[in-house]
Amino acid sequence: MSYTPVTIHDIARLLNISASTVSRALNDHPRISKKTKEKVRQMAGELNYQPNLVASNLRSGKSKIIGILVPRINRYFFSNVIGGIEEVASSAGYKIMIMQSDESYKKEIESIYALLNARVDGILVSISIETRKFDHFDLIRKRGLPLIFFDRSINNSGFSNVGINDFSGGLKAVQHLISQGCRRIAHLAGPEHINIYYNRKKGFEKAHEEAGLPIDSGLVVKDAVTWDKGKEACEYLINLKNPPDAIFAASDFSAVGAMVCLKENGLKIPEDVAVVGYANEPFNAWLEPGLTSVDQHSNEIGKNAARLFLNEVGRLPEDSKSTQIILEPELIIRKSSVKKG
Amino acid sequence: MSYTPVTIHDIARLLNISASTVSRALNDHPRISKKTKEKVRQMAGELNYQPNLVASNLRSGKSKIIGILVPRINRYFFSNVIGGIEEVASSAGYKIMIMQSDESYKKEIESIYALLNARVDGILVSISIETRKFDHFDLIRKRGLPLIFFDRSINNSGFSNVGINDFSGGLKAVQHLISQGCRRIAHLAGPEHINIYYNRKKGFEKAHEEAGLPIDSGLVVKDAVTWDKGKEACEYLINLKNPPDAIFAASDFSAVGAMVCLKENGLKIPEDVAVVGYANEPFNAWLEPGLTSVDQHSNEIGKNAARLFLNEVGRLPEDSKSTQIILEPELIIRKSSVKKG
DNA sequence: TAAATTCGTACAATCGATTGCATAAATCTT
DNA sequence: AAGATTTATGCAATCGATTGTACGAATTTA
Repeated sequence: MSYTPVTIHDIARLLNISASTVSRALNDHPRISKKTKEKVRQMAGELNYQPNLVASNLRSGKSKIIGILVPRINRYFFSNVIGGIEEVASSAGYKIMIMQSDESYKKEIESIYALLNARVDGILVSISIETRKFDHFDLIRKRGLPLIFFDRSINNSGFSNVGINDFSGGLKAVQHLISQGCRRIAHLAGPEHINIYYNRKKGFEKAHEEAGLPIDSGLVVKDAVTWDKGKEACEYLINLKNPPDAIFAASDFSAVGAMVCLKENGLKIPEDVAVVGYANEPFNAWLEPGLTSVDQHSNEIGKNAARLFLNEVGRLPEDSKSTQIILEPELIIRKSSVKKG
Repeated sequence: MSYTPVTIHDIARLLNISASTVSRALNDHPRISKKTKEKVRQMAGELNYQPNLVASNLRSGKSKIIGILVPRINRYFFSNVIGGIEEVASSAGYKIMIMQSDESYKKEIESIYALLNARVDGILVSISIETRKFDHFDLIRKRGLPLIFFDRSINNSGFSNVGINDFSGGLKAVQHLISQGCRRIAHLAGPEHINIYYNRKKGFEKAHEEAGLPIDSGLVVKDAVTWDKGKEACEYLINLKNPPDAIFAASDFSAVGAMVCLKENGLKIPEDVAVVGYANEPFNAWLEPGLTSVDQHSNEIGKNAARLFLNEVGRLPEDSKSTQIILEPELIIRKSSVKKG
């Protein structure tokens, strides 16, 4: 006794009208009389009719599903972006389908195909670390679907994207440290070929320039974005002849590593060495002292990306110019960087 | 010049065979000759044929999509569960569609309908805090679809579910504290009406019973699962005439709040007061000292839920008995609870 | 009042793949 | 060699909703 869902044909039969009239009535087509619409709606309600979106999608070519591809869903940043996307999408009647690339170029391509085959109405993506070729994205545009990048994106690709101003993030962080009286500021940098780290460092440099402070290149440690590397880098820094009075880390993880190292060596935060991190991970607030950090408004990134999609969807490919949205990051100041008096 | 995807009819026309043969060839139907299969595959490859899953779904009734509903996607626990689901699902050729209930009963119902209308092949869900009625889940079974609960579930519902043994988690945590020589162990408990907190407390009690230790009910603080509440509770505890020598918190957040309070009051962790938390949030490892905590194997929960789905999918509703999987949590021991010597 | 227009509904094709049934060709039986 | 069986393929219906076109009825216009 298997259960069969109610279809428009069932409604049509019961009301002695045609299925097409039912379909139009439910879609509020102007050519259908109010009386009929009322009858149809009533009956649909009684039978608890649920439209088969698959059939609708097949005929109309619209799935009302947005595809999302991220390196990994269980990262704080990405899951928040997704939360933001979902919020905006669902209020516009869209559902989301999520895939992860696991930072693998191969899996990224497979996922794009999977989303395309599921006939999503558009794709929002943050590329994997490995990705250097972009043919798989052209395919999306060929299909006439909106393609929006967020966070990590392709330079000069002609695609829309939503990012964060990392230069500004670095600038604000270091301006703040300078305003606290710090003069020898170290930087735990990320790999330079990734543009977000490159830009954070540029902001670090700009702040020095503005303040007329020299940069001691010996205080810049490359490729230190993990806890271990942060701790290691800090050990090196505090043993310099002329150690730093502040550390600006391009990642909260390396910042925490550095903080542990400072404490172990009896140095006070922020009195001896002030610390600022990047990304504003939730645990920053639980640390002792609280870690000052640059918040990336991950939720807002998601919302903006979804809005961009909503703007582009349905337009002819020729009409939709690509839009770049660069959000301003926000410095969240906690005790780790505030020198009293 | 809009782009039209390749269909089986295109392949059929080019090879001068029928579309049904193409379909069967691609699905490796035994009645199709090897030669024909070879030709079809070759041509499909040349044309970069991508099956229209929507059409396939409409006809076959199978979407190869698993619906997931969680309270909020950006919680560490849930995003990890989802990661686990995705891993198992994608290796079995399934995609996932994710919805969030935002802890709202109303949104939960809407999401269930949305997933059903998208014709997912089954639904994995962790219910919202608000949910007290369950009619919306019956609908899923009526459709003959697998329904698997994880983490939060309905008691005696007859549905399959994957959970964690919270009793055992509490037990292990407190056994460990006792083995470290603690004798007056406080408990920062959660709201009792939520079964996970209830069970953690039961484990706490059992450990005392086993060790022949009395429980001082004055050391049990109710409803303390946030940072603020944890700190507050700790302040109360250390000012008791007979303060505790250990704290077992039902949440890492309250544990951290307590740790901050202890430090502010000059008490040493773990020498004066040992601390154990619950959930093993990633930041636990970055704290100083590292916070001992109960890991819930969130990824494993997801994998198991997905495997349960794969087991149940395709079976007749009568055949599929409900299965309960209760995973064992693991105590991750860090410095916050280890008394030397 | 006849012609023109508007309104409301039905018919039938369609989206692309799947699948039960029919059938022709090839192979096997005896 | 005739009949039985197996193999390989095609035909046409189907999944459920959408949509272009047709058409009768109602209304308006001249």
